[in-house]
Amino acid sequence: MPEITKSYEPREVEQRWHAAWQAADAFAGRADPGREPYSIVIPPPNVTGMLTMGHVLNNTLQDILIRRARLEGRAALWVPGTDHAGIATQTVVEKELRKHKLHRRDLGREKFVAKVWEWRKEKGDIILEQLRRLGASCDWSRTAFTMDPGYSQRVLYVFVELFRRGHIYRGKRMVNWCPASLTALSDEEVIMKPVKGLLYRVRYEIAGRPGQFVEVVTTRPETIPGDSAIAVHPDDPRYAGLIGQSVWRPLVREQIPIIADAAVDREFGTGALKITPAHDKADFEIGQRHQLPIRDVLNPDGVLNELAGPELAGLDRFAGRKKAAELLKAAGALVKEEPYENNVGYSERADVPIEPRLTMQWWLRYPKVEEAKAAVRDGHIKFYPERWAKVYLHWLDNIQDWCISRQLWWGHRIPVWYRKGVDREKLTAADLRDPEKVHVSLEGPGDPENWEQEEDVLDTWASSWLWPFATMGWPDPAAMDQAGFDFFYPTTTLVTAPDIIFFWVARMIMAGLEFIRPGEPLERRIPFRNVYFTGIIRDQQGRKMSKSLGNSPDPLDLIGKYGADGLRFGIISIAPQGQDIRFAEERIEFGKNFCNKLWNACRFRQLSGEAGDSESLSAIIGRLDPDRFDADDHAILDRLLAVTREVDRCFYEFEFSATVQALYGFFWNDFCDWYVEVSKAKLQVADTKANCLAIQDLVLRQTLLLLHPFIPFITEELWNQLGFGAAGTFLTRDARLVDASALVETLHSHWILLERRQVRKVEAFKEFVAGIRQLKAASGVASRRDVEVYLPTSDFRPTVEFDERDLNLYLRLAGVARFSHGTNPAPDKAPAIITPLGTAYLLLPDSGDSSAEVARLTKELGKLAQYVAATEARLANPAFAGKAPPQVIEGARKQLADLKAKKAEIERLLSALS
RNA sequence: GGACGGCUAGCUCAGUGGUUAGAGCAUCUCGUUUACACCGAGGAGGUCGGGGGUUCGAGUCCCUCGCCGUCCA
Repeated sequence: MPEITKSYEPREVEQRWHAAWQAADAFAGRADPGREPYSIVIPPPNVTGMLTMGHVLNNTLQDILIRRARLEGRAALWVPGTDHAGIATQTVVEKELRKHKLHRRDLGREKFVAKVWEWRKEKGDIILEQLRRLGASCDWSRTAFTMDPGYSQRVLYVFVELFRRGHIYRGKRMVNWCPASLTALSDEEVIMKPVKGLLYRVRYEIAGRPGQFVEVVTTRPETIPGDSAIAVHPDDPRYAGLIGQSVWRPLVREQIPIIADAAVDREFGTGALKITPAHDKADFEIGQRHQLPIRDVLNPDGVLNELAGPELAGLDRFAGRKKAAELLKAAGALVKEEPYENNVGYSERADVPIEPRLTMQWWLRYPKVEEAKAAVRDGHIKFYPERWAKVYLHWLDNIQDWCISRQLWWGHRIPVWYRKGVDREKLTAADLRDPEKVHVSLEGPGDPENWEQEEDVLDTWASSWLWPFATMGWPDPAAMDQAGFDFFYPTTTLVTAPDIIFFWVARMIMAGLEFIRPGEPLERRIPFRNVYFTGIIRDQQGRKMSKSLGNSPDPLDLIGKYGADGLRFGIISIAPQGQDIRFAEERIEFGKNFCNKLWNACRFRQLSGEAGDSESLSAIIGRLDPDRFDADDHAILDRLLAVTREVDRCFYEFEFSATVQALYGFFWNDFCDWYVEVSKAKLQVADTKANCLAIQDLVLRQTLLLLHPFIPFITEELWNQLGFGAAGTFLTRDARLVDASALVETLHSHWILLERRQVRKVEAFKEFVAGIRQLKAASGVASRRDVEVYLPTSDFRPTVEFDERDLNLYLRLAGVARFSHGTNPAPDKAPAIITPLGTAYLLLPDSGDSSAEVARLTKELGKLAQYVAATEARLANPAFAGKAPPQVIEGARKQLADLKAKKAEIERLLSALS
């Protein structure tokens, strides 16, 4: 076996194991009726995406779950893939075309889509490659893509089915229009942002009453040519006499009516509202109620058209706003303008203000809304943290129909054909169902020459909402069988960020309930049982990490610097359940340092002696010698069991950062700082060496098993270096985790029974060692300098019985060269400390000046006096004695006795010094 | 405006009604004895956002206010 190197070098180890795992097909998810299934589908990243810190967190968590499931012997499946990201991908390719002074229209639809496919083949897998570097143990043979032919068929099938079931309709309605991407967006794709602008106060002259005006306020004077009315509240006394009159619209001068509508907010502005039905959702609704004409003054790209009048036509909407204000001013209609901040909807992708716009779109009435609520409300699907359930339910309570059509070329083209010659603008709801006029099917019409296909494509989310089952062959029985659908569905856990709870999580639940296993109980139809919502990774200033801010470190740089395991361990350590994470690179360094510590502890084991038979747990336990067990052996195994149980609990409760903390504390403090240090003496003695090495092997083996899901590469390497697996096997694929009760049982069967008494004894020894170290530091003695310590029998009653022979193990840890124990009194003025073994004195050649010692003891005495007083007061309170549980009272009594004894001892030491 | 989350050491964060509130990083002191300086030992550092309440006992439960953030309108 090669010797383990002095420090951990992740790069080579990661590459080697990554290749070995791939070659061994170690991540394959296979249905196996003899095992419990555990399945996860990846939240598909965009094909345009590059790995972000958010991906690192999210996918590390999934990998942790799936690797743990494998170690627990479950049939684990993690399905990877990407989505086609309609707008984002189309935009990327359009940008490339623009470099050659081309527009997609120059190519035509077919050639443009071919170009996108080219781009996708070249760049679309980068992010999956990056996930592999992170160690993601997906079943890569199942990699899915929402535009794959098979997946596309499923998306279109769902459209046809939902149309057939009456959930889909076509209609001219107000949509969120993106003037940059020239497509409709769903409500969820619009982000409200506060924008600083101006509030214009404009007066409209009342028709037939020259010199009299109605004033309105608006942020968008360029839409005035689109005004169809002025609306006031029917109960507003200010305008009571004006309802039914007309005013002159100041731009594109025309008379428009003053109408009354209860939707008007009397408090806002002047209480009179200009109504522009073509350019505002609320105005549109008011316009519908009053049969107002719709004057659309904007072109799709946000440029004002001829209806806006000759001065404004041809101007962009923002330039038009300035110009409109100037025109109003010149006409004397602008009363004033003042700075104003209001919320404006922005296109999530293009980051430009959206325009409410009346267009023909395809809409989906969501299916299974009530059942989707019940699934979460009744706990069939559990959210972690639970509070997201409220957000989810609130959205479902106020759900709006989903605009599923997009005016793009990259995506699933809607499988609807219109008979040639039919006026699409005039199709009624009944026409849509008339097979003579409209054809809806997967295959298309039999006589395509007589039909024209709908140009729009589906929203990308209308393909990814099918992800948990469309990636597993549904609805094709043969493909489902091959994918193991029956075995793996519903998936076990979904890990995702809360910002797509509506976009994706809620929609997947409704899709699953609508399409999967109709007629069966809800818990068989839901797409997943648990949803774990991660936090959002922020920068040092608390801002969301984003490409535009450039405040996100490149995870691949971090992997280069700290290793994939270091990055994983570090990021998980700062990611408590459901809390946002403030990224700090030092935490990644923390992860790397832990890996190095683990590496070196294993190196120490390897250098300490020949490897015994370690290929199985029972082989190692068989090497333990119960007759050679000392207190430290009991204590470290006790702690090993405790941390095994704690990790168990953490997985059950999805508390991953707590897991990392528990494992860190156990390994670094209990094992390395204490057990390995006491081992150094035991390993010198032939009598105790073999048992000590076996204990180390047992601890290391179990620790590697517990750590593997978090830091897969280094644990696999060390597992093999230390011979914990049979030749040709992998920790990743073949090892099985041993839980605490099985561990206890195996120990029992080898006559090993852990004793609490021994554990307490080690606690006392730890305190003793810490006390001596502290005493040395306080006395100005170098920490490594060997000193002499004297422990008189008579002085202070020890709380622990000890064997002087035991003590020799620990003196090395405290830097004590000579130790004596006897009935003689201690020399005057020797610095002393109270330990559970008794009062220990430091024998120094010169102990002339004792002022520092007096100060230290006095400070200690002051603290003790405070605690004594506090505890006495507590015990003296009759309410405490009457109501507190007996064990708490007993504890306080014992504590008081200990404190008092200690206080008396310090007083004695102080009086000896003076 | 509504809902939710956060406010604990200089920084990033743990903390499950019960002794004297913890960790990592940073800082100061000491240290290279054959795992590890990516390390070891020790120290300093806290009115747990403010106020009120419940309780024998509150960082923890309740009310209220403040600030920061997110989502919804």
